[in-house]
Amino acid sequence: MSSRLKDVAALAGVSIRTVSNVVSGSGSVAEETRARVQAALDELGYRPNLAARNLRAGRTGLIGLVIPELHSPYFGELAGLLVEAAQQRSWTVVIDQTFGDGEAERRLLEGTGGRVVDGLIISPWSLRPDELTARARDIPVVLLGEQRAPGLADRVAVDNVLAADEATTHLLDTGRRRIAAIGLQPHLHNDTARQRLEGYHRALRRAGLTPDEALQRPVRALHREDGARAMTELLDSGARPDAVFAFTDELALGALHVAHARGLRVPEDLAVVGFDGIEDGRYAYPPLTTVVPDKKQIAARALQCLADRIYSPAASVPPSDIVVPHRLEVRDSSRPAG
Amino acid sequence: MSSRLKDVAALAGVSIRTVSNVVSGSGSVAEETRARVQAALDELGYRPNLAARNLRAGRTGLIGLVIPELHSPYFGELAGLLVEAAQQRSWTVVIDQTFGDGEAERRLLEGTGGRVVDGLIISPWSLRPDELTARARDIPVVLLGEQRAPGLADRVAVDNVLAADEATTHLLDTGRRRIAAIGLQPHLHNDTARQRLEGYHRALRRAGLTPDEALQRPVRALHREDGARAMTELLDSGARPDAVFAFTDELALGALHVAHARGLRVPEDLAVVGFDGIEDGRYAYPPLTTVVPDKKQIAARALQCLADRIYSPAASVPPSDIVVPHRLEVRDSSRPAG
DNA sequence: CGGCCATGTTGCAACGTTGCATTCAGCGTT
DNA sequence: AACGCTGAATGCAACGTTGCAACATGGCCG
Repeated sequence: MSSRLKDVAALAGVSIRTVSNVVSGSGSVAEETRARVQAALDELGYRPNLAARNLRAGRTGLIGLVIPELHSPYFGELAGLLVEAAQQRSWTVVIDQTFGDGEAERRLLEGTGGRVVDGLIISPWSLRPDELTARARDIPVVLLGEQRAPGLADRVAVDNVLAADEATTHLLDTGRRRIAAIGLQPHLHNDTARQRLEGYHRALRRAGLTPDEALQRPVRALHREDGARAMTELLDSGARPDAVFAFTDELALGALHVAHARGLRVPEDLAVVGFDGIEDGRYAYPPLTTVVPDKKQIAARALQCLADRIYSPAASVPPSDIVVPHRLEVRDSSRPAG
Repeated sequence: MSSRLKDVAALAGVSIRTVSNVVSGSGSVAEETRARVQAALDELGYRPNLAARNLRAGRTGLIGLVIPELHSPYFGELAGLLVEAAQQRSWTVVIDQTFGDGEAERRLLEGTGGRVVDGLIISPWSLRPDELTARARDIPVVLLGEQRAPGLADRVAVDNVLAADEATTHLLDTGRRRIAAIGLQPHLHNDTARQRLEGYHRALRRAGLTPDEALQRPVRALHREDGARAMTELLDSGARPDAVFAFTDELALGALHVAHARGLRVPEDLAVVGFDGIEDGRYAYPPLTTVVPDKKQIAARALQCLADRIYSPAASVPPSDIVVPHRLEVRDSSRPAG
């Protein structure tokens, strides 16, 4: 139930220290003693008290994951992979949600409840780089996404400009010319949308087209409803798009929803491309073309960064800037018109 | 950075104990002293060391959430709500995934890394009641879903039989007669599917119909692909359903996908109803009729149960069996045919 | 035969916090 | 004047673990 080293030691007839040695495998213990202690351990079902171990070691075995929200598919999938990967390193993940609130991000970064976690993986939504500095000096921090904290934290992300360029180019290749962009977030200190917009512009210009302001719609958040609202505005504005590049799959699904409601055929009247590679898209009607970041690799690399810094804090390796691969998965929502 | 009570005490010129009193608000401290200590606290940016506090208090402030998988929308949404509700109680949630693996559930229930959490919320997928007993005697456990551990753990769930009955009755009311059921899991020790099947049978019988074995399809897991597979088999079998009641929304979305691929019109040729009320369903094409459990209330009640047991372990109140409300949200996927 | 080393085992101390009991001064009551 | 009482501040001990150094024991070498 709540056996301590002390209890095991008493049962095995040895000192506390020897039991500790058996448990941790350190020091040298005679084979016979080890067997006796092990028997006692098993009999009492000993489990180490983490609080005590952590107090001693100065580590908690916990890593924090700070994301906008768990219920959005992209972050749900990513969190699942991170938890899974962390288990393999016998770390436990504690999750906090910011709901895109900069204030919450700041609070969590500074550490709400005290020095709890050994490291932090944060996907900042509206936090400026300089605001990240304070905590990054304290414990290892890995940033997911576009924000950089030069010289202070590792960062893992896809090449958004390139990916957006590819997505837009794909639409151009299928003969579309009036390609809308949904997902600008001019009110946030967040480079993600800006970079995807840049890739979109780059592709258009390379094709000899001039980006049309009327085809670029901002959104407040990145949920399906925001995509639906943007799509509605877009259609009502008379901008007459023949394709939509949404900066996230959720936005794309919202747009798809409105397209159906308005009687537009997809992809014949309107092609749609999203970004994130969430599972929903595969089963949408029609299945959604999307840019798929290698989420498994994002999780793995982020944890690798943390491990490197946590286990060798002395070595001040300069923060790495890791670009993980992505691929454009073409599905029915953007097949060539006709 | 890493200031301790000791450091604050030195700066304020008082004893460690007094600083502790100021921090915790216990004991009596002169106003002047309190102000001086507070100033020192602020100046050093003191944060309590949780490991030490927990070691002393015998509590960790952590609660465990054990679910099949985070990336499925239902559990993602539920986990999000639980994390949010836990924050309000200044608890931190650690999440473990079992991937529906009974072995993993068992391991996590017994506590992999030791006595880490103060309480456990577990959504067992293939664990028998008697296997739940061991840990439930040790720390408070709340079960989500159909498994019961009579006399050992609180339980929070919707009335699955009633809900399934309502969903099926709704399909009957719209004139369907050959209503398929997708989602049986005969290989698992899990009552959820069984109860939903029971409600489905009950509704059919009340309408004077005899359940047709050929219309009931088992699935291996509860993902979209399993729903798609079941739907494919169903259509290939020549069973000719005019409606589908899927035991989860994901299954329903998979079925919807196949229906589209086969050129069936929904809801004209085939009505579809799901279960879980996930956000995807609202934006599916056509929007998915679904049974919506009050997830917010599930989260709130589960935490309330834990709080009651953690903070007054002496009072051995008999475990409660909480039924949270649900509602059938009718959308286009099951509007009356014609 | 004495000193040295390897092996096995042990005790002490410390990690930072809080419960309990103690101390001390000042004040009112008998 | 002696007493008890309250408010304020403190010291000691303990939570369970592990690093460090010390300690026995016995075998080996010089």
